[in-house]
Amino acid sequence: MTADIEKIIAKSQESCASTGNKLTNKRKKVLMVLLNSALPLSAYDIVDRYKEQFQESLPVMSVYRMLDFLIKEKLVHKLETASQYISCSHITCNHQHEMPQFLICDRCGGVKEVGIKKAIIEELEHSIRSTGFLLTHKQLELHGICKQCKIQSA
Amino acid sequence: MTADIEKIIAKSQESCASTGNKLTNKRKKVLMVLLNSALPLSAYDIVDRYKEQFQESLPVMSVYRMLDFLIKEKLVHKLETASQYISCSHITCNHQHEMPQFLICDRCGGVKEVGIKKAIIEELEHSIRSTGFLLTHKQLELHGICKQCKIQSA
DNA sequence: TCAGCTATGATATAACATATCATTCATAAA
DNA sequence: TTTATGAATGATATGTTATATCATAGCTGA
Ligand SMILES: [Zn+2]
Ligand SMILES: [Zn+2]
Ligand SMILES: [Zn+2]
Ligand SMILES: [Zn+2]
Repeated sequence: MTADIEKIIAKSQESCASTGNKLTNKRKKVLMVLLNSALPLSAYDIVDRYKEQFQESLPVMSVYRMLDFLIKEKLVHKLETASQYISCSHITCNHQHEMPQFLICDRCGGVKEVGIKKAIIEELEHSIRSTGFLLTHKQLELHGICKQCKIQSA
Repeated sequence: MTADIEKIIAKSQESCASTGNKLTNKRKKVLMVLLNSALPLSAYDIVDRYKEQFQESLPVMSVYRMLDFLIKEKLVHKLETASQYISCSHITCNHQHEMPQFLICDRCGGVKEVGIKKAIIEELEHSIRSTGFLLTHKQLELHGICKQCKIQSA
């Protein structure tokens, strides 16, 4: 495993410990499968890659449970509009995780976790709250065509 | 059917005609099922309600096709984060449909199609475009607790 | 050691969605 | 009117995503 991934895993261990939870070996390996993937994966994709990467099979039921755990620990995000999972881009950052924002390319399937200007997001949140609605699952998923795909098709 | 729904259906007929398409009887009845529902429905929910309301069964395959049609005609929206469908709140409006925005209550399942201040949305769109990403499927889905549910639980 | 809890496995099934080929139906040309 | 054509719908099968439930393994502390 690359130095980068090692570092992310180490940080994840710490982060779990700090919440009193355990990043077990299998949970760690599920996270590694996601870290090794350039694209988001479905739970069933993870089952397949886990088998390839670790020569060990894992029931899909367990994958869903481990994903739930990793999501609670904010190490993984679920892309609700794609039914796919992706590791958080900010595990090694120390700043607080605000509203995650994903740009999902419908051509190549790539996803970028971006940081839209905080002011805009705050305006948006404020505007919604002013209608009496309480935002809880703060996450934006926006679909389109990424820069690279746009260039290729031009 | 209520006067309101009659009016919406009439407008939908016109709107389809204007794009050279046909709002067939069955498509119309699927739209009516959605118009009659306070909550968004899954395709399978629609199958059930269609049977109840029209004493006539409709294969789920057909429902999906009719939903595709109604979505293309902008008479129905798909809530990607909920795998549910809802009739557009603006069928009888004449203004152009901008980026639809949905506030989805995770307590009662209710959905409100809102209009966030245009300036905010434009800032958001601009900010995304400036990263080189081309927005296509413009739609926001935000989850939380609606005003009523908030009051009830207080 | 043993009790109790957490994590994981095994199995079944539910819920959502699409692929494909057949049939029906509206429309308009002959 | 008949018939050809394409659009809409039906029928069937299957793929994909997710959850429910009960069983087992494994850790941890009395
Ligand atoms: Zn993140
Ligand atoms: Zn792309
Ligand atoms: Zn709408
Ligand atoms: Zn509510």
